[in-house]
Amino acid sequence: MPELPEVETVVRDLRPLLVGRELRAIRRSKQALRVKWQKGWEKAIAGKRVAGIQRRGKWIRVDLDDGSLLIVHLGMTGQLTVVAASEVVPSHTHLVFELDQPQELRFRDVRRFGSMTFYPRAEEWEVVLSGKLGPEPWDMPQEQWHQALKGTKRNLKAALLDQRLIAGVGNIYADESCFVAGLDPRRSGSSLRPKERDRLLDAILMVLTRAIECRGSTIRDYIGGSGLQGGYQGEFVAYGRTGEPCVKCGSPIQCIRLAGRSTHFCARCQK
DNA sequence: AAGTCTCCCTGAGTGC
DNA sequence: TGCACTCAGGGAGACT
Repeated sequence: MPELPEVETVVRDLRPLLVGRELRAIRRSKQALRVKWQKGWEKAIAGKRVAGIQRRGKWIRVDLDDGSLLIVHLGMTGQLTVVAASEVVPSHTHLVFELDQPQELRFRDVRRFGSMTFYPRAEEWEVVLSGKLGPEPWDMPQEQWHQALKGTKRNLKAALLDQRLIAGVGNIYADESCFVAGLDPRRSGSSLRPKERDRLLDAILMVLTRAIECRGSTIRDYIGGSGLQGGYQGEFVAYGRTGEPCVKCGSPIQCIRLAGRSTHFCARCQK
């Protein structure tokens, strides 16, 4: 399940493989992704070179050399890779861009929660994005963070999953961050004291930084841009550890549902 | 208007 | 062995 660290890893992997390369013919599966592929996009993309690739939240932005954009979201099971054209095309591969060497940029997505969209002008995308994405965790102004939590009655889990509040945190890293901060994910945002709000942001930054160092977490389907798996799943202290002893106090990790998501925490350590 | 719920999708896992 | 069922979850949009 790609969240910020996984998407960052994909982008870092792809950058040396993709920047400067020409996108040639495009092949598509018949199955629709979450955003329908428009006729005309193929013609607009073919022959363009990749000028850059970057991550924003869980979104991947591929800049083409004429100022247009390819915007990718990996959803739950999306994989974006550059591989030799001779490699077997796995099932559920929905988009294939032939590159100017015998390689291909491939988008595979088993559950099809992901999307790939084309924007002729970058400004259009920036307008769309500005309405649904808060600051990157490392760029979060302290005052904005405090105000955002103070101003919501939602529980911490729901607040952390809200991309407008902070960009890039998903179910795994929300649980891990609450554990590291020692905060109960059921607490309402407005109930946090200033020091607790600071502790939570510190925990988020620490967890995400470490997860990126590990190339993200591979649960089932996630792979990086060059096909390698992540390693942070070996360092989970909360997520997926239902019934296992808390690494701090030994009492069993609980699993409840919050904000419609499975939520893992230690009822003794997280207050 | 903020907050909550439902839906989309497939494969793995479980129980009978 | 086979079938029915549940679960995983990001984001859009509907609903309260």
